[in-house]
Amino acid sequence: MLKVFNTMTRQKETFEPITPGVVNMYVCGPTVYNYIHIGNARSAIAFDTIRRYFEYRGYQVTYVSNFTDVDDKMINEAHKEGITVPELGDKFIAAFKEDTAALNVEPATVNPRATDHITEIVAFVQDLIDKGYAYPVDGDVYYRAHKFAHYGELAHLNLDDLEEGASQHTNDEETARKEDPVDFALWKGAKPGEISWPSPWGAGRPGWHIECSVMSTHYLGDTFDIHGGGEDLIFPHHQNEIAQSEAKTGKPFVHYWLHNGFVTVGDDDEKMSKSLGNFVTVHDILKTVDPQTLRFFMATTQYRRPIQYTQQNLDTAERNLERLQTAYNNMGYRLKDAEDGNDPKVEQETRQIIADYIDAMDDDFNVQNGVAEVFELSRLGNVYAERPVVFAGTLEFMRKTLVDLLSVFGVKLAEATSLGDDGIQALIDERLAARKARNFERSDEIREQLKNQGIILEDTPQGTRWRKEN
RNA sequence: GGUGGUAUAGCCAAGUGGUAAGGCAGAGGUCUGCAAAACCUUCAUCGUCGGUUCAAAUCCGAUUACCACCUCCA
Repeated sequence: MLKVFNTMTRQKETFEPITPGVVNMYVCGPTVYNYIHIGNARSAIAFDTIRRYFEYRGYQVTYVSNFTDVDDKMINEAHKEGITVPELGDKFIAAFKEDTAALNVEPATVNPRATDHITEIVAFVQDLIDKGYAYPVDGDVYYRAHKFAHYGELAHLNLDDLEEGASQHTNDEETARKEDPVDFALWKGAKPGEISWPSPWGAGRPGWHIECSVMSTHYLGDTFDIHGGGEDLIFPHHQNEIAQSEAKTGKPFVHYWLHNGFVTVGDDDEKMSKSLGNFVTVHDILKTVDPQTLRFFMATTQYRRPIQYTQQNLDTAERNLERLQTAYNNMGYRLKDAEDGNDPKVEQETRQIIADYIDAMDDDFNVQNGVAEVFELSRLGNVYAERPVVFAGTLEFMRKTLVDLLSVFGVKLAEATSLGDDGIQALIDERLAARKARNFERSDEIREQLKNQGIILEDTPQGTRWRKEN
């Protein structure tokens, strides 16, 4: 029984999809005015891992994740770079796809762009005006937060406190136009020179929250299973999405709200974000860090926990991954001399590991416990691979299990390079002859020579094998 | 100020009433001509104080520290 932690109720709840066997999820994507930072990557990886687990469990997943490609930051950055807002969007959407592909994030079923849905957004806003939830003022349109009965519920904030907070931010002329400080913009009138689209309220552009209400319901229906995003989006973004969507449809918007924790950088564990200026882009990191290591590191931290992005943690992840890759290789080496058949006892132990893995992951994607089972499998596999007699069926079963369990984390194991390379094999043979003649000086010389080429030799009861140094 | 969250070994991190999973690092050992890889053994009483209980990391109260949200932000 799969349980997820629902931000709305602050509890783990049994996951019951609206349509059996199907999961419809929407995850808030980045504003595409820069390369994504590791915080964006964390979110993408966290929800990709969740998606992959649903798929592993046999669900058919529709995964929608948007690009916010018009807002103040987009306009400012485009101006700075001397290009248009759509050009800026194109540039960083392409970069997003490149970076997330490197991190083995499955492409979303749909990646809608806000600017491709202006017609629907205008209609949505008009509907809210017609229903009395919104009002136009001087080219802007605002949402009446007080009109929505449960405003603040998602973040457990009450309107009075919000009122107090909002009233401290009354410095701009926008606030002066609102009926109430907590009201928020659905549509913003364009200033001269800004990108804009025609609307019943004049030329302008959508507010930030409306695009997600429009696009999520457009692609997934009025009510869908899961809505995700970073925990900083709980308020106001997701709260406002609820207010907009439920006011329009009169139906529950989302069944389960999932939010990922932050990435912190440096010794003070400070949140990393674009606005704080302490961000590290994936684009830069991948110049020095193996994408698979970064992926494994992030995917094996439970999505709600904070991640401390430090070199030491990255190094540990790299070692962990090597350990799993080695176990896979160790089993693979034995396929050559394995006998046909199976070892029922070992396979039963493997099935038990799978069952324990599922138990762990079913508990709100407890990847820490899940990966512990993967380590258990690698230990079992290493032990088995050292037996004098092994069965091919069992080796294959354990190897496939290892691949399957790790693929949920978005990790791909590599096949060990075959033993065939001519030059290397000749040297291995020469070394074998030297060892037989107890000429260890020569044999060590050969090993040293190969080591300088990045080749590690390993002597085993089944013969000498080699691998590339990591 | 309001609302959440977190505090477990050198590091990362499971564990929500019965005497602390897993990984990294460290120590010892097996295997090896030496290695490598692997395997085995070993390494904590759970921020602080108090309470409940036969029994608490796990429940209750207090307290301290850190983080986040309340304003654009994954």
